[in-house]
Amino acid sequence: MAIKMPELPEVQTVVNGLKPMIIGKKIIRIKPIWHKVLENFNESIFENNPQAHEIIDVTRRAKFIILHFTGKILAIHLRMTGKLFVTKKNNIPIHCTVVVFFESGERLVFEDTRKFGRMYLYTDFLNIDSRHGIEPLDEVFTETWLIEGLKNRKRNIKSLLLDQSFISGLGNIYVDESLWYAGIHPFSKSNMIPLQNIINLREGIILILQKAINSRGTTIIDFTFLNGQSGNYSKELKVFGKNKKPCDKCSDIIFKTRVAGRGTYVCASCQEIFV
DNA sequence: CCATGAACCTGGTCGC
DNA sequence: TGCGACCAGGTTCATG
Repeated sequence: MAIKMPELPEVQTVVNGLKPMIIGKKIIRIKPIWHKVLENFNESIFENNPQAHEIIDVTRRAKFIILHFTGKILAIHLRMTGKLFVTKKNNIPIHCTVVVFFESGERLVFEDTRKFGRMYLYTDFLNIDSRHGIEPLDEVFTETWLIEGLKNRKRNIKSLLLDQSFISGLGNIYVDESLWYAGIHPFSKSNMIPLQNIINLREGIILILQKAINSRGTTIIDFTFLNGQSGNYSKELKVFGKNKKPCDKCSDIIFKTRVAGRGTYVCASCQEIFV
């Protein structure tokens, strides 16, 4: 039931799991436990108005989980350690930052050890949509789009791929995995990467994300979620977290370094530096 | 435009 | 066993 880890596949997994559980339910109250969790609204908006707060859809945009009402959306960002689960129990677990109460008696609990996660209320989906870049699993994420995008910037490639206003949904794990797939060293500059590597990068991003979604993400805690199934993609990782281990392709030793302020895993034999 | 580092938080791990 | 240093899959903001 509780899910951890928030890149695109994990957020999509949460959305897929949440959908059948909360669509059609009406919110009667939102109770913040951590005072900063509601970023841009007050819980009083949700008091005494369940008819206006029936959840009509649950979707994902970038790394946001979005609950749709008529004329309103509630956007949830898990950040580093956020987890969501639906329960009928009335205890408030440790590290819970907010509880959403449904008319049915069930609750949506937001657990978040580091307290970075937030909820946002908007009247318009465009508000979130316009601040984020292309969805990598959307058909408009074409070779041409990526070629142009990389050419038009002179940026460290890892930093660019992590930039949510460029491509939305990628995080530290899947960027490292995608760069390894495409044979691109994370030290590379976006405008210096050869055509074939860019084509491979796009292919890698799509394949890896799709496979990770099919595996229900890299990590999921708590087996009671999604009928007891758990995330499996950690078994498929090729470089991330593989410090001092042999590379799958060439058996050279993978090492850990730091790029764009993030821990970064590289096979120096398979991944070429383009600068 | 781009890179870097700090800030927001808590807990796990590693070395001594 | 204890303790400090460092790290963590995210994002934003200030600074050079």
